[in-house]
Amino acid sequence: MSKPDTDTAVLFSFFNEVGIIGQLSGSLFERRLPDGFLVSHFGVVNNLARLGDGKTPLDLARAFQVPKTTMTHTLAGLEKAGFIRFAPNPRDGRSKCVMLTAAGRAFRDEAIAGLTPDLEAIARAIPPDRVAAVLPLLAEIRTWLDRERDGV
Amino acid sequence: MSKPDTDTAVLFSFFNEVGIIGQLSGSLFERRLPDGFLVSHFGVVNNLARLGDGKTPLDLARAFQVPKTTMTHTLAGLEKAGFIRFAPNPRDGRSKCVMLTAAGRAFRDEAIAGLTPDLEAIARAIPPDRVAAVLPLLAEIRTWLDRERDGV
DNA sequence: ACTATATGGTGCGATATCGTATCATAATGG
DNA sequence: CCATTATGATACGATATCGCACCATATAGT
Repeated sequence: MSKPDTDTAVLFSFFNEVGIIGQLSGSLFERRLPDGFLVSHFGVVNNLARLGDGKTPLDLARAFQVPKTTMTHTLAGLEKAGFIRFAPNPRDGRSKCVMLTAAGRAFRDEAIAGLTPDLEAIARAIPPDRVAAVLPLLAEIRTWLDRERDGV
Repeated sequence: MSKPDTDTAVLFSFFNEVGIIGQLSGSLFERRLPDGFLVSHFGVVNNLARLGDGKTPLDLARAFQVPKTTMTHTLAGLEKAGFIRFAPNPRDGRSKCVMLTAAGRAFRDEAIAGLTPDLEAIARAIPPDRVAAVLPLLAEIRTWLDRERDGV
């Protein structure tokens, strides 16, 4: 089927909306974080907490699709704050393993807790059922982008 | 109703997905733009093209939820590239009106054209009908965030 | 009108992000 | 083994973004 024009217009609108929502929610979230910390910091800590630590800086750079120099910088800030520490990588002498500390977990938990009132306010305005219904599609699109990011 | 915990978890996942998709699609899009231009540049030109020019820098800063100094900087780049020009604001001597030039429209059109192959590839992988179905919800959430951004 | 306050825009310094070049260690090929 | 190439991480310089201070003009209060 298919009206290619309509299809691309739909997708363009979709990424437009997603970009705006990401921007607005990100700046809102950032205001809730302790002074001096950014979404990039939280993102890394959150990733390590959800999916397990021990990853290398390059793993993380790939996961967030940022240059490795950016990840080096972000990790330096997290280490200085005591939220992560570096362990030698037994598999590769050039590399490191990024380990989450107890302070790092606390940082994540508090950040999420600080966000809860906002999320509850949204939950009152937008039926969470409807939001839950779109999660599979979002995950599908994220996975597709994630897989294609190198090839494209 | 309502399990508040589940609701906030759903919303947290939602913003997580949106943030990742925004990041991945943004960096993909940026690779398609002419050298030296960023999504922030395209965003402004796109806004002026879609919704009409003549807005003030502060209008745009509010629309994108960025500090006004950032918008000053972005607009300076667009002016140097010849994509916009400034006109005096007849309503307010302190202010300016941002006008889109023909080169600016061409920049937007080419940027969108350059993105089309990627969008078509996505359209083949993800049924656009399903994407279209979530646009109203996304617009609703964007509108909510947009309205609450000052108050919260 | 005149003062006081509010608002639009910019200059400046600080930090974040990014691209390139470089260094150290691995992997590969003779 | 040694040489070559590939890869993980960082140093460095450039630009983007941001917060704060400042100036010019507008608005409000008297």
